[in-house]
Amino acid sequence: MRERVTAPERRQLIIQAALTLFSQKGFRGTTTREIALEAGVSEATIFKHFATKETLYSAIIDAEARAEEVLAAASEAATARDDPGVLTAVATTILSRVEKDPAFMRLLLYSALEGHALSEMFFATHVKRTHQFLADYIASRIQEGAFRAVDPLLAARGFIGTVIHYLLIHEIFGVPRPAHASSGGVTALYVEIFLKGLRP
Amino acid sequence: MRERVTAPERRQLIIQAALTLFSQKGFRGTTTREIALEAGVSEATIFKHFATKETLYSAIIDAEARAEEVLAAASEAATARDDPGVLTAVATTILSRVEKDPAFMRLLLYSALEGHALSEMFFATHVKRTHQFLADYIASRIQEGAFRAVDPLLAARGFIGTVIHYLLIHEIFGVPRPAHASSGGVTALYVEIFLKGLRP
DNA sequence: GGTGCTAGTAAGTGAGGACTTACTTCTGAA
DNA sequence: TTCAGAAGTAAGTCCTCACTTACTAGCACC
Repeated sequence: MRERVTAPERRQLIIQAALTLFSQKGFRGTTTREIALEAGVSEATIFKHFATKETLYSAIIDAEARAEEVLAAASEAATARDDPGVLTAVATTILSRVEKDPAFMRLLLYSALEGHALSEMFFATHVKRTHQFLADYIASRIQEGAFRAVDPLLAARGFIGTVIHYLLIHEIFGVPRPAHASSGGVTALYVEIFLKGLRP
Repeated sequence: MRERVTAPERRQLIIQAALTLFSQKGFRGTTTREIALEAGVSEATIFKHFATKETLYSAIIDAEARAEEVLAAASEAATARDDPGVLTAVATTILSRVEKDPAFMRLLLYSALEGHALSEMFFATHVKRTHQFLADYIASRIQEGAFRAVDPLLAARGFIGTVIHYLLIHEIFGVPRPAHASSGGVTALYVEIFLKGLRP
């Protein structure tokens, strides 16, 4: 018999264990037995807390989606019309979120590939919001004559793409990061390219 | 009893069926029974041709990796010092390959997530080669004074990232493509941004 | 110190998975 | 024409998985 712990605490421990495993091996690739082992409980306990494996998965994505995205820095830079500031803030937000919790990106990709409805939800609430934020900013800067006329959403996704691709290569494909290139340096390069590339 | 077909032909039919299914549901998510059904043979036949499910998977990745990448157009543009031509050719190569066979990108991602050794092989032979090709070109253009001094590999990956991200959003996350934006237009925008962004 | 409830588990169960076995049918070369 | 071997399968085997059942132990309140 395990140490007795309150239900919400145990729930959290199970979620944490499942998050780790799902991100490493996907939903289908992870067994409830492994989750139990990782969480330090019996399999039956998992099913005491979550009706099905699916429910557990939903709880995880739900928790991740609930985490408020901090676009505050970017918004601030946006009102100040600080172009490098906006791009840098967007890039840094994405980079730091994934680097702080690398499991997260894997989970999102897995869930998209496995066709989980909840990944769509996450995509809609977080990813699209970020794209739209940046696209709106670019659109207004075009109107103000600061940027040349391009498709704002396409441009926004292009910029974000440079950052995502960087993460994809290193977090998913496991290419070692070059010693000299810090995250900050990477951001700076892409920000510069896009700012010059968008000048009228 | 099925129609009798030569072994290599049957092998090919099984590989094709498996490719489709693995790309949709991943390696672990696909059952040999489903593959048999899709290929129109019995399960036992699959195991006549491939010792294990794993072997079948390897055969697929091997076949994909063996497909020669056509960087010819890009090479030609490179010798002519045609900067837009090089970037456009690289982007078009990637775009058309994935659009011709969307299963392929899914398979590659799945295999990276599931940690298959063979995806690393594919990455090394194809992805890295493309990155290196573009990085080398950028490096020589920097030396010639046509581009400003940036990290060539990082810049190359940034450009490729815009294209990959575009594909990721539409092929994996299933965002519908906007009616007005053709692949050609997308390429043109990113090529322009990067060329302006890399000018000294 | 009993009582009711919650946290927890050991030991299943039935379904479905990869892979086998023991067989049948076809085909091409001698 | 025969027959060795290749192509193919129906019907398993055994294992693992998600999920259950029937139970025990701890805690709070009286």
